[in-house]
Amino acid sequence: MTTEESIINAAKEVFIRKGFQGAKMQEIADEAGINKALLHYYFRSKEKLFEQIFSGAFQQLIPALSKKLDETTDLETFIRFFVPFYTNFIQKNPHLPQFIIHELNQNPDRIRNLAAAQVFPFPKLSRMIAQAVAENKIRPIEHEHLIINMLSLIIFPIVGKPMIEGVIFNQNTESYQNFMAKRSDEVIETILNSIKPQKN
Amino acid sequence: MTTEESIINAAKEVFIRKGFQGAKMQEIADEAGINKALLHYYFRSKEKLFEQIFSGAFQQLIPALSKKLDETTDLETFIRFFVPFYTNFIQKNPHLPQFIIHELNQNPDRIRNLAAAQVFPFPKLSRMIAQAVAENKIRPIEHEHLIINMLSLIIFPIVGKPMIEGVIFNQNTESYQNFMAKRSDEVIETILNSIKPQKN
DNA sequence: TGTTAGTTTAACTAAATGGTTAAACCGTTT
DNA sequence: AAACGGTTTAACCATTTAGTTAAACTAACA
Repeated sequence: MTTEESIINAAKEVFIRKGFQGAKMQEIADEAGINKALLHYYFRSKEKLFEQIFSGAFQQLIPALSKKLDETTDLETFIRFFVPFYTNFIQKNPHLPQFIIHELNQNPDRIRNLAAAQVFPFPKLSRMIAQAVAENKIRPIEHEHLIINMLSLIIFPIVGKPMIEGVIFNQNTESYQNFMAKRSDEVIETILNSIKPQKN
Repeated sequence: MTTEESIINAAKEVFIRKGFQGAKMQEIADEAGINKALLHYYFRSKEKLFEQIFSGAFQQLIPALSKKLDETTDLETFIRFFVPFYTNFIQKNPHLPQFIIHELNQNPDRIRNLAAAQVFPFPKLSRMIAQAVAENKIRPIEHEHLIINMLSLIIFPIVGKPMIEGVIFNQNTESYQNFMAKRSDEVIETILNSIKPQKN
């Protein structure tokens, strides 16, 4: 592993765990097993190093689902694929969403440097939802609400883990894990039920 | 307004906007219009001042709904009350949940000093949900999932505002506001539909 | 083998930051 | 008006932290 790679890995680790303000260049250097001056040799400043980590993390969080969407024309099929896929991804990278959300709240302008250069999978999904509504396959719902409902139900339980563990599960970590194990199935059922077409 | 009050107000403002690490004692002093040494005169340290602000904010976020729950026996009635109430509260204090979530993620032990000393409204709600399931008024669902579904749908769109504005609404603030205006009604419909009892 | 370009390090600098101190201020009591 | 307790301030201190510098090291190459 090159020096640059170990810096990137260490910086990822520290920035995502502690945020921009909380992360210290010395800690990143220690984590990478190198001298602090080397950080500045490879990446001029803390800001520059962070920018690299942040955009990488952002690109991970908003994954390229376009491809899978191309192959999928049925909304229910998509939901049954997307929910466990994204739940699984977030559970493997539990600090990622909180990191992005926090830094974006600290400095909302950051996203302007990223969003423009990126293609998001949502336009296709939006059309798919609108079509399902038009064909009366699901109840009338604006696609933004349905998309954000899915993201909310998946991401919030991870981002709010310490709060949920404390407030709902009385600090019982095992209960929380047990809860999360069933989460994906529960979200699928919740979402699918929530959009069933009305009878009358 | 006493000096202590203006310090509390300033500290609330700065801590909630910037977090513990991001907040600087000098900035709090400036915001309060006083000398930095006065902060240490009234609250010995940054840590002590923060603790006060944090537990106050936490107590706000987990509001005492017990009372309202006592008067309400019907789950649907409760949901129709709770969702707009909480949505409204969060929209008036949009930085509060992200502040709590971030600090709790940075230092999960903090909650141990708070959760124990507090009575939460959830046990009653839990029984209400279990009863509704038993009476076949709603589909089988664990009360933890339903509670967290509600919280997720309400809190995430606020906490993730910059991300949603950027990714879903292409930086169009007006679209986001328009979306949020309908959010409460949409959440009610989503939740109520998601728990309707199954036919077969 | 000596030169060179790129890499790594120890030591340093300047600014920021949390916290302290001693003196000044101010209203109340005697 | 002198003394007193609580309040406020300016100046200061120690530590942390991002960033710099000059020298040492290393591998490739002339």
